[in-house]
Amino acid sequence: MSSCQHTTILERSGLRATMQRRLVLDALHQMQTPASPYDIEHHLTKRGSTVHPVTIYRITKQFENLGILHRLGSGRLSLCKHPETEGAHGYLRCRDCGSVTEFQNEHLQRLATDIAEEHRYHSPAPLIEITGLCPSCDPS
Amino acid sequence: MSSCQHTTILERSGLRATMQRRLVLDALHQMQTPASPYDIEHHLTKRGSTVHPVTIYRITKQFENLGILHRLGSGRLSLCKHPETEGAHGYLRCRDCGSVTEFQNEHLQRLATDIAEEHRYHSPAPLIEITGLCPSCDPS
DNA sequence: ATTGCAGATGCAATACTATTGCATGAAGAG
DNA sequence: CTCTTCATGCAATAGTATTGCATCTGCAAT
Repeated sequence: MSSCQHTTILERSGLRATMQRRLVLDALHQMQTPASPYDIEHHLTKRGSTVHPVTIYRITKQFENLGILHRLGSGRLSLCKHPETEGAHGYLRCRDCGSVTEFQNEHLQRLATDIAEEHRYHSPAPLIEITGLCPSCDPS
Repeated sequence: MSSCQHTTILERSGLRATMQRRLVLDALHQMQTPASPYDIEHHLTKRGSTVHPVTIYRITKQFENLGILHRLGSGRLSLCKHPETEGAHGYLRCRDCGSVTEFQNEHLQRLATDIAEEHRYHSPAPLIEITGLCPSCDPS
């Protein structure tokens, strides 16, 4: 995904296409995996860019509200690959090590969306998170 | 649920049935709704008991690992009503105000459990959390 | 009932995570 | 190019969680 596509995302969201916002989108896209605000800062620092942590907090909160990314229970952030599709997104998260696996299951996502609607819940990107222990963290 | 039942839960978990652990279980049971560690402390203080916040953190972390309670993405804690049943538990959570509604949906819980197993995930009590905006927080 | 000890608690200190107010700076419309 | 509005950086602050250590307690063995 090019930085110009990121600019498009920002324009559609009514946000100014600032360098910092593009860098945060770049970082999340490059890391591929859900990352904490400080992970993002670290990633950018390694690449020679600097964005103030407070700014990352502010930007990611805005993105979350706009459905551009998800905030998982661990606080890590994951880009919504297709924010234009109204469907729900599924994550499997280990509550010990925090590792995250995305999954795609039409049926479960449909059910989750129905349940959300039943309770008059709404969100630009409903989030489904299943939490347990991953194989590495399972004590048994 | 009587305090003696709480003692049973503790015995089965291999934990000493201390006053503090029983008080935390009592509090969560009485509050009925997911609560933060400090909510628990406040509830107990009002009833004339005191448990040190650090102790509540430690106790709730143990309970989480044993599948006695769930830690939601907001950090709030919810008693697993039936820790003996291996089934998953469902929560609908507002990412704005943090309010939580429990739901029961056999089908979705079955699917979620299957997905967890597919990925070799295990947990005494798999947690399903759907996050969105509740009616009160929905800006539209 | 008494004792011994592993495990639990309380406290203080510390670390980590997140938010806010304000002055400065940049984006983008005209 | 200029102006207005929104965004950023910084410092300060607030909220959340963890750790080391001394003391205490549940509970099992006697």
